[in-house]
Amino acid sequence: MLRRMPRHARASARRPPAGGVRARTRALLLDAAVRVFARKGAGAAAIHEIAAEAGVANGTFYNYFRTREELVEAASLRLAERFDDDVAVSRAAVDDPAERVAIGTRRFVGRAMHDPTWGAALLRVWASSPVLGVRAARGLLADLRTGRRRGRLRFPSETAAVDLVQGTVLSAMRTVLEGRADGAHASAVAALVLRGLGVGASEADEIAGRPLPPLPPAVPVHTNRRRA
Amino acid sequence: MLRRMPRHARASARRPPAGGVRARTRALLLDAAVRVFARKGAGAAAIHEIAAEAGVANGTFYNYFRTREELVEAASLRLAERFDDDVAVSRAAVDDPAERVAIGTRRFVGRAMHDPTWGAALLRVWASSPVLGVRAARGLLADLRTGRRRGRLRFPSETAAVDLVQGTVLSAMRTVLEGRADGAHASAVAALVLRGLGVGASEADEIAGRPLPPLPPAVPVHTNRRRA
Amino acid sequence: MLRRMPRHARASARRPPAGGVRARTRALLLDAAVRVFARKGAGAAAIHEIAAEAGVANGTFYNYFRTREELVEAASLRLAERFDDDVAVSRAAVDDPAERVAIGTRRFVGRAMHDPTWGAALLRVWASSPVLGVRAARGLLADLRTGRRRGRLRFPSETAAVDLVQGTVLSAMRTVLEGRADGAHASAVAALVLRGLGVGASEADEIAGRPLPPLPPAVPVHTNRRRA
Amino acid sequence: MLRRMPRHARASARRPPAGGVRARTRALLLDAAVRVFARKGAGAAAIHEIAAEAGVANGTFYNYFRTREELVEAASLRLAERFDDDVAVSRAAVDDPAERVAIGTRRFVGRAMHDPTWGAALLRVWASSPVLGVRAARGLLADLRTGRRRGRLRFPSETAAVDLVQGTVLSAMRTVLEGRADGAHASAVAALVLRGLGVGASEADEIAGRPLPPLPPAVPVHTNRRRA
DNA sequence: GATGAATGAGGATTCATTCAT
DNA sequence: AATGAATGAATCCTCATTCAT
Repeated sequence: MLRRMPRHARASARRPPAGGVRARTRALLLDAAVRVFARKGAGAAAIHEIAAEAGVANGTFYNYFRTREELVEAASLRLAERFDDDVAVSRAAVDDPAERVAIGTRRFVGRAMHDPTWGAALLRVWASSPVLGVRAARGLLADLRTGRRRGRLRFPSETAAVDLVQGTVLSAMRTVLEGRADGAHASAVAALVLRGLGVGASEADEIAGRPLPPLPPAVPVHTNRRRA
Repeated sequence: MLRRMPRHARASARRPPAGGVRARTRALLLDAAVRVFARKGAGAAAIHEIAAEAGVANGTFYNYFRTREELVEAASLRLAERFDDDVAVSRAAVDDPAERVAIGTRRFVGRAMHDPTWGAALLRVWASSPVLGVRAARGLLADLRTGRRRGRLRFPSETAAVDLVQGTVLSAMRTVLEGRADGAHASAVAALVLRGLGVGASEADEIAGRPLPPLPPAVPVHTNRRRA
Repeated sequence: MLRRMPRHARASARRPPAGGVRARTRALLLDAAVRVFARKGAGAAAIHEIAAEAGVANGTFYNYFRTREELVEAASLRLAERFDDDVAVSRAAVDDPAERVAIGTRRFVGRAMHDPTWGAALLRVWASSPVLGVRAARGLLADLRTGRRRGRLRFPSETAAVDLVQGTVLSAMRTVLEGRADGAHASAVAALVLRGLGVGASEADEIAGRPLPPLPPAVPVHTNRRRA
Repeated sequence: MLRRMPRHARASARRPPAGGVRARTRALLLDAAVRVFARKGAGAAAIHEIAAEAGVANGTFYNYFRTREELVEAASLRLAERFDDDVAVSRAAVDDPAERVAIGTRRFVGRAMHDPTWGAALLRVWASSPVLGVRAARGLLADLRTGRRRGRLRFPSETAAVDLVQGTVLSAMRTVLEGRADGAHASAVAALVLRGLGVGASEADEIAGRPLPPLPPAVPVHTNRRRA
């Protein structure tokens, strides 16, 4: 543990990797920001609340970010990285574009189930930061194009297809976070999305029902609060 | 004329229908709120800005709403009413649930095109107020149930179907507002949505391409600013 | 008294001249600013201290000035107006440019003696705001030119002459405020200045010793503190 | 070379005179302070900015000065020393008190011309620190007394005479720094000052016009910024 | 000695809300 | 009803200072 500790505890603390202090505190702040965003949204999050959540003093925040925008930007990227890893790994072994889209869809919705903090933060940041949408669309767009070229997927315009997939995913995540979804929700929306993209109904159901490739060990947003 | 008038002119102004003044000022404030929400989001809108936008004094606001929450609530409803009217009228003459869903989808996206202020406000309020989603789902849900009962639509769960439709519509609206949509976008996403709901591909395209029933005379959110 | 008063006192307060509330509070703030500037200088004055000194709440300040600069600007003007009146009245009946310069010099230094708050504020604002110097030089410059044209005063350049007069006056004011001046200081420096401007030694002494024309009733910067 | 060097190069750098490192860094900080004061004034200068300007880390500052006041004090002295040297050397060979005063006057104003950073810093520190005035008056006072004793200068009070000289000099420096002075300004104000002190007009002009005794090699406040 | 991360008190600024007119 | 001045809590942000390395 690297942050300043109560005086009596300091002696026994492990020394931080020399240059790593800065990076560590930054990560601490970003994770805290994600958690606060999840609760209040990016716009309503008070800096002092984020600092408290990270367990650092108010002013420390400003050693790392100049403005709130800078933070939101960075937090967006962090959010994006988090799921990029997941989804990428999960999709890597699959070649069929349709299945890849289904996997991405299910991973998003599934992660919102297992890590609601991440899900809520994603939804709230999505609403305010355009960075995320663009970034997230990257992998999806590649799959859509491949699928269309191979005749596997059919849709009138890429933009419309992206709206279908992203919109449905986000909406499904919200449903999950509000507790209105059953365990099959991720697969259910994935099937609908596939059908929308031109996959036959029964095949869509089948693809959306396949077991998901395994994930790397989960790294949830962890808590570092001073006061639980 | 809704605009505030110079003091000396008021006395002689055609007296408004007795109780009407109140309703009028209230409407003025709500419309102003919608416009400000569109620009800044519900969370970042300052009361004094809304009052200024409505052309009334700061304190007047509190003759109509007790707190800021009360306003957001009321503005959400107003937003909902606005489109409800549109969509309801537009759908009234159509019986086929599939077509009704397509009409709703296209009306939403189309309205975002013609009235970006309304669109932006809707998106921003949607993100923060749960009222809107529920309210908006009402008509949709009815169509989905009817369609399923008649075998016209097929989907694994109502919740998933609502996510598909609402999510896609919202995402498409955003695409429109960001200027990334062409003129055919509304029809394009409507077709994808219909396919997702189990309508055959060619029929989906055909339905999504039909001419829309006419609208009642448009009532855009009008401007009442003191200084244009 | 117009500012908000303790509840029990309100009833008996005289009603403020309808439109005058704003102007009154503004004046209250400006006078308070002058007093605080006198104590700490314009740069070191905290807004909340000025507000407290004026007997209004912190936020009230911002109903009247947007930034600290705006305040300093306004306070400079107020300072300038205050002495302009004095000096102008005092000089009005005198025609001889040399005597007019002497009167101005003595009035400045004398006022610093009688109203140290004004003097300290002037010195501190002078250092930070260029507005004041220019404004104050106006009357002086006119006298210098007239004097030179008539052969009454002699100096190599107007700029140098202004430096001589203004510089000496300011320095003398500082001396006064630091308590290092005797009662004759104003006349003493006036005599030196006149000699510098080419007036013969004995005549300079005589002019600097003449009785000063009477002043309008003094209006010192008055105190409005809530808590003495 | 006073500039900080890359870490790997330090060890091999010609070892500075043992105790000299400390003095060197101190000087670095003081000069940096003077430069920053010149830009912002003593009150508005941030320690971290001074440290950056000096090319050292934030915390290093506190190895040399305990508080910010200590720094201002020290910087005032440094400013005083700087000109003391100049003026003293420059006056050393001259015996006539009138000419000595003229030389001092011209040196000050002239230096503000050649080294505006020094001039601006002097003016700003002068306004806030009383130390400087007293210190600077020392040499001047001696000349005034000698001059008066010898019948060379005439004035009603020493205090008034000091106000005349110092005030005019400061004002002239400001004029110079604001770009409103021509090349003859220093001599012009010196002549006015001499006349004010009782020197005859033509002689005053002559003395103020004499060539100045040569200066020791100039030591301007040098720049040590990391980034030019 | 030098470093720079952390601290937290203090000052600036905004804004929802109240209230006398 | 409308007005708009006043309020003060809440937030943002800066910066002098400390301290472990």
